[in-house]
Amino acid sequence: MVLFFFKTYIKIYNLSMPELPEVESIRRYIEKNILNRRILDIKLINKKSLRNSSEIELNNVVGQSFTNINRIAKHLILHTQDYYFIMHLRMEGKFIFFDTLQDAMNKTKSLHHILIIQTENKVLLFVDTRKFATIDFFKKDVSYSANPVLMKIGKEPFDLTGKELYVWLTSKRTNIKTALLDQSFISGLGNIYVDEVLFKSKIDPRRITNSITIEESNNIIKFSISILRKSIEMKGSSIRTYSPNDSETGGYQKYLNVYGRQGEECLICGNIIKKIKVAGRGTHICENCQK
DNA sequence: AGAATCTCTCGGCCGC
DNA sequence: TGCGGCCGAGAGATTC
Repeated sequence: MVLFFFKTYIKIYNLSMPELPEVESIRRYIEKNILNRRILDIKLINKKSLRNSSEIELNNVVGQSFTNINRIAKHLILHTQDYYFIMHLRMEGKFIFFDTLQDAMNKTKSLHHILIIQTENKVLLFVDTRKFATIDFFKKDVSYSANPVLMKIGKEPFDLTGKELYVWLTSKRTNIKTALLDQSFISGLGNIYVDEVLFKSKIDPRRITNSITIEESNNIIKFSISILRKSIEMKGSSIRTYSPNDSETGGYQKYLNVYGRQGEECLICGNIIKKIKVAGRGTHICENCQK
């Protein structure tokens, strides 16, 4: 019974790739648990995940407290008085909170630990089964605009106009799917939401960017915003913050039109949804609706 | 020079 | 049951 439950959980969990709505949900979850709490200890477990800093520098945050928890696109930013962490969950990174360190260690033996932060009320575990997650650590005298990680991130769909997108797209000759996954211009969309946005916009993901019209660019922005907003409201797709004490489940997967629905009927026209490859990425499409 | 494409990371999962 | 191939975000390397 326990094994069955575990296997079921893993299956759902693997669908989850934190994109903007999932990261926003996690941001709120972290805020709820550690905002204004003092850091008592910090321990880096996976040394390779730390970039732009040394392990020794990390210890400087001990005694400081979390003053702000921000999000930029898919990046989480944890501020203290004098430092900030930029964390990226990649595909399977997650945060789990426990009341005690002993409890945390006992209940997460099978997980790969990235970082452990003890605060005065909670123990924060940053874990990632695939060890892809990254941590960048900076002193506050490195501003956002000069930050080597953040300066590479483009605008979120909320801050872009269809015209701006159109100008960029017409200057390129790649396919629209690859373009929308390029975080350096439009950030926050990942594989799930790009497929959903292109379905709503009735655009074939294989289309070359300079064939996209201004009307289609407007639709891409419009639907990116509405889909991301709705997903944030539903706390993202599938499970993205697992905790034995406080598990939270996203509800947006109920609204997915094409992602993960290969072999099923299109909800608009009844055509069978296909899963194809576009630039090496699994891509879901209704070839009748998307031209 | 600038843009596009390839390669690599990792461990669970899937199909043979 | 064992094993090779696949998956995927994003950085860095390489090619065009």
